[in-house]
Amino acid sequence: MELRQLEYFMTLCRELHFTRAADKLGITQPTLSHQIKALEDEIGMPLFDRLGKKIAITDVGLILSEQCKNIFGALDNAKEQINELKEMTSGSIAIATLPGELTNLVSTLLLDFHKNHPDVKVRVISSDDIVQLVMQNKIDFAVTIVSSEFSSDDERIIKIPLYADRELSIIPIVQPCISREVSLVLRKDKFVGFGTRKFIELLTNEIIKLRFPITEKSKEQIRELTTI
Amino acid sequence: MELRQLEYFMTLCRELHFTRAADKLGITQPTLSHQIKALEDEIGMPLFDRLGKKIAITDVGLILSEQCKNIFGALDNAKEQINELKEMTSGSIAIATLPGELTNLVSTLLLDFHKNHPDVKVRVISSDDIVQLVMQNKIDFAVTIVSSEFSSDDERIIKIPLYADRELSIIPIVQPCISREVSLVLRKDKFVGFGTRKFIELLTNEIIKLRFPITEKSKEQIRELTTI
DNA sequence: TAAAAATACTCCATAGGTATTTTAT
DNA sequence: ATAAAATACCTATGGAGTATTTTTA
Repeated sequence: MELRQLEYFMTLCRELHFTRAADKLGITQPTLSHQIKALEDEIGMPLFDRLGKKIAITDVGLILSEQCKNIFGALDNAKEQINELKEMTSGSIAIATLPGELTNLVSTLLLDFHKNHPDVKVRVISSDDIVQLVMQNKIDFAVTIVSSEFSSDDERIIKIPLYADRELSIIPIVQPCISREVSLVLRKDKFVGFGTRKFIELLTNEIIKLRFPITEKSKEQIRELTTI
Repeated sequence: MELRQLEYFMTLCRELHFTRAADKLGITQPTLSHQIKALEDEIGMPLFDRLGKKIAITDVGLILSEQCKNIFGALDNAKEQINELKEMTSGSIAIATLPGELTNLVSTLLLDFHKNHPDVKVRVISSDDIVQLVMQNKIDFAVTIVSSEFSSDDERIIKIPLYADRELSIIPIVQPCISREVSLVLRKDKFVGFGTRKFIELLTNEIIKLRFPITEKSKEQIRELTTI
C-alpha cells in the first residue's frame, strides 16, 4: 500500500467514475484501474461495487476513506508545521528586554535558539523604553514587566502574559497580590510572518519551564508557613 | 513521498543508526540512505543531523515523526475495522425475536444486511422461549423485551439494553415508570467470533435510530404537557 | 451502439542491490 | 584502524502508457 494509491483511491471516491478520476489525477484510465485493483488485492476485498457503468463505494471502501482523511490530514499538518520551521531558518529577529534578570533569561534561551537556527540573526536590545520601541517597529517583540492592567492606546500592540507575580496571591494574608506580570509585548501586524509566531511559542514554553521551579518553591514555602 | 519511505523513516527514528535500521527493515544500508535522502530532498530540509558516527533527529524530523504516528495509527485502525468486516462476509447467524413488532423491526434491518452481506446465511426465529434458546446455544443472539431487573442465573448470558420504556419516567406523574426494556440477549462465549460483535453494533445503532423519532415525539408531548 | 471499465502488452523510472569511497572515532 | 554513512553504478520490479476487448445501458 502506498500513498499514491490512497490518493488515487480518494479521488475515485469523490468522482465515482474511473475515466473522470483518472483525468483529474493526470493519469490514464487503465493505470487507475490497475492501481485500484492492486489496492483491492492487497486488502483482500473490493473497495467499489461495479454496477455496470455506475460504481459505488463498499463498506470496506468507506472505512478506508475515513482513515485516509486522517492520513492526509496528518500529512497536511506536517507540511504546515515544517513550513513554519523553514521560515525560521533565515531572516532576522530583534528583541528587547528590561535590563536585569530578564535580559539574562532571554539571553540563555537565545544561545539555544542560535544553536538550532544558526542562520537567523538575533539582536537583543536592553532598554527601559520598550513599548515605544515596539510601537516604532524598531523591534519584533519584547519581554518586559508591565502592570496587569496594561493595555496600550495603540490598537496594534498585543500583550501576552507569561507569568504573574500575583501567582502568590493564593495566600493573600502571607503575600499581598502584586498586580504586575511578565509579558510578551508585540505588534499585531508583526505577529504573522517569518516564523515569529513559532519563535514566540518556543520562547514562552522555555520561560514557563524556567520559572516553574521558582513558582513551585514559593508554593512549598507557603505551604510550610500555613501548616504550622 | 511514499508510505514505504515513512516506514523507513520511523524505523530510523527508533534506531538512530542507519545500518541497524536497514537490517531491521530487511534492506541494505545504502538503500536506506538513498530513501531517507529522497525524503529530505522532497521536504527540503534534513530530517537527521549527521554528527559523525552518531545521528540525531532534527526539529523537522520530530514534526514528521509525530504526524507519522497518526498516519500509521490510522492505517492500523483501517486494517482492524476491515478485518472485522471480513469476518462478517461468511458463516451464518441465527437470531430470535419475540413475535410482534420486534420481529418486523429486525426483519427490516436484516433485509439491508442481506443486501450488503449476501454470503451470510441469516435465520430468524420468532419464539416465546427466547432465553432458553440462547442458553441452549441454538441461536446466536436474541432481541427481546425483558424486565429491567432481568439477569439470568447462567453466567454466560449477557444482556445489552437497547432502549427502555421507562425513558418516559422523567415525568412520573404523567407516565409511571415501566421497568421493562428492549434488550439484546446473547451468550458471552458467542460475543466474539465471525463478526457477531460488529453485527450487534450495527443492529443496536439501527434500532436506536428507528426508535429515536418515537422517543423524540414522546419528549415533545411531555414538554407540551408541562409548559401549560 | 456508444461509453466506460477491464485486459494485454510494452516501456522506463526508480527501489533495491553490490562494490567502493569517505569520514570520524 | 575500524565502523558507519555516503557515493557510484547496476539490476529488475512495478507504475504508467497505448492498444484492444468486454460489458451494459
